[in-house]
Order: sequence, then structure tokens, then C-alpha cells
Amino acid sequence: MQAAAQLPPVLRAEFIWLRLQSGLDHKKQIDDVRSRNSDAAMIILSDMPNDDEAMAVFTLGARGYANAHAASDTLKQIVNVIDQGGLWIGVSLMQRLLVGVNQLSAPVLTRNQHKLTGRELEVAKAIAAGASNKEVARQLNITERTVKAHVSGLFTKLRVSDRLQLALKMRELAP
Amino acid sequence: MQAAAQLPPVLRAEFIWLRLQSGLDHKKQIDDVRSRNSDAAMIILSDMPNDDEAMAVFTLGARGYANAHAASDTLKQIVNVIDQGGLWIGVSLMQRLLVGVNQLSAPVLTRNQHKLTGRELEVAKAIAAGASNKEVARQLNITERTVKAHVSGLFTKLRVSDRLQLALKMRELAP
DNA sequence: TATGACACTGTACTTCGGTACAATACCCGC
DNA sequence: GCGGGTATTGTACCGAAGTACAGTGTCATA
Repeated sequence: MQAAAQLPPVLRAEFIWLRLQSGLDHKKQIDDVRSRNSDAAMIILSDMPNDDEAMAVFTLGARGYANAHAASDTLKQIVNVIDQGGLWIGVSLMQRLLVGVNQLSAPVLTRNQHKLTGRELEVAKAIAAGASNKEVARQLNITERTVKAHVSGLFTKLRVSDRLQLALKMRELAP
Repeated sequence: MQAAAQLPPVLRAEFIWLRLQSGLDHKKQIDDVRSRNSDAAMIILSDMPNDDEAMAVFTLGARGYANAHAASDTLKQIVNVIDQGGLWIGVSLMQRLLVGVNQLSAPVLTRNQHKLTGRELEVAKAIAAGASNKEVARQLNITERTVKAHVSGLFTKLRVSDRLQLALKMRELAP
């Protein structure tokens, strides 16, 4: 809670509970506390927790993020977990993180089951990154016509009909 | 541990500890156990934990993933956390997840800071799913011309130049 | 009442994407 | 040597995508 912010710096705290003041700049509140207790574990409590705020506080170095009205048992639990070197994260944010990483891993790029040729793979990666035919041509130092040839080949092999669906398929997000 | 896999289905378990057999198909091991105890919380133990394996087991519905040689105190901790609706994830994977999400730029769909209009959002979602202008028009029961109008508006607001980049941005995968 | 945001549509135009015919050249294994 | 896979490029064509001028109607709010 914000009382922690008024702790004199001479008192070394192991855990700091900071209840975010709505309406104020959260980053500033956290930075303030952090600056005086650089080695303490910060646990942020929010009256209205949400994933975005959670991401923000973890980015700022917090070790835990929870609802300010959580049960006391939960609060004890949090201390235990963090004491053992863990992080306390809401399930909702966790789900989101997992989804995010799944998207990043781009399984087609890694798991090469589609027997794409080396050149096709290069073209496919570029398109999955959002490149136009002209840009791909410049990147690979070939003509736009050749890019089109590879793209057509990719459409057939991956059974898609345009570059947008190709990009989604490369990232395994296709419908 | 694998003994859990031999539990007769009549015994309803709340927690299931599954120690992965190296050399065997992990997905199969997990699916086997899961099919007989659909509502139990699965905790996967691995002799050589790594982030990729962790991702895999969580994707398969596990609630926890830990080193098979973890201290008994840690194991108790895991039960507590999962009992309260949490997930038990290694710190290493956690770091990776956070980094991954931080790399994601412009979270349009979730964090709606781009003040897209309702109609624009509908169009954007359709395009992010791989739809053509004609298809979007049919879906929303408007003319292709109107779709183009919304698309142009989206390009301006989201600072992209074509529908592929729009789709990537909508999926938070833009460069 | 007027002004602005929003949704919708039209015509005309340019550019890009994609296909359909090609063809040439390299390399590898039978 | 010859066939097959790969990489490359050409010309021509068509349709989709995107832009540039428009304009109309509704609704909320100042």
C-alpha cells in the first residue's frame, strides 16, 4: 500500500506492497518506491486489475501483481511464491502470454514439414513479415517476376490463394 | 509420476503428478492421463526441464511444470498455487514469455487506444482473418466500395500501407 | 440549428498481385 | 547423357487492391 512509499530508506524491506492509486501515474508510483528499495521484492495491488496494467508493472520490475481485495490466504501465498524466486501473475495474463508466445514461434518456419525449397522458404518468411513482391525482390536480389514464381509455388504447396493467407499460414494462424 | 497413469478411472483425483518418460511421446503420455481424469489438475515433472517442453505441456492443458527433483517444499508450494487457480511456471519460461509479449507492438485488438470506430473494427477483424474486400462486403452486407473506405481509414489510423500489414498489426505481429 | 463524427456509396483511375503461356541454366543421381 | 528438381526471367493479361475526387443520410451535441 502507499504507506510503503513513506518508509524511511534506512529501513530495509524484503517485500513491498504497493497499492496503486487510481488517477495517478503508476509508473511514477512504482519508480518512487523502487528507487528507495532497490533490492526489495515489489508486489503491486490494484483495485481493478487488468492485463495491460499487469504487463506494465512487471516491466517496471514488480515481482507480483494481484487484486487489492484478495483474500489474506492468497497474500500469504504470494509471499511464499516470491520468496522462492517466483513471480505472481494472474491467470488471465498468463493465458495471454502463452498465446502470444505461441504466435511468435511460427511453427511452419521451424517445423519444416512442407518440403518448401530453400528459396521458397526465404520468400515465405519475407511475406510473412509483410513484404511486397517488390520488397522481396530487392531483399533477395532477384526480379519481381521470380518472386511471383516462388509465391505461386507457395500458394500451391500450402494450399492458400493469396499472400495474406500465406502469411497467416506461415504463422499458423490460418483459419 | 507415471504411476498416476495406471490409476483406475473410478478414483477421482484432484491433482495428478506426471513424470515424463524421456524417449516416449510426451503428448501421448499427457493425453492418456488427461482422458481419464479430465477435471484433475495436471502437474508435469521433467528430469530435464526446458522452456520448449514447458510450452508444450501448458498447451496440452497442464497446470504446472517443474523439475522432477524439486524440493518437497516446492512441491507443496505448487499444490497451493494451483489449488488457488494459479499456474506453476518456471522462472526461465516466465522471462521468455514477458520478453515475447514486450516485443509485440501495437496491441490493437486488446488495448484499444487507436480509437477505431465500431465498423472499422469489424472490417479490421475480418481482414485479420484473411478476408478479401468482396468477402468483407458480403459478411457485413455493405458494398465493396464501403469496405474500401473503411480499409483506407484503417491504413491511416494504424499507419500501415496494405492489408497484409494491417492483418499483422491487428494480430500484434507487425514488425 | 448547425456542426462534426460516422456509415455508406458512386465513378474513375493507378498500382499491385497473381496466372498463363512460356524459356534458359545449373546441379545431381541413375 | 539424360531426366528431374531447383532457380531464374520474360511478356501478356486480368482482377483485386487501393486512391482520389466526389456525394448523401443519420445522429448526437453544442
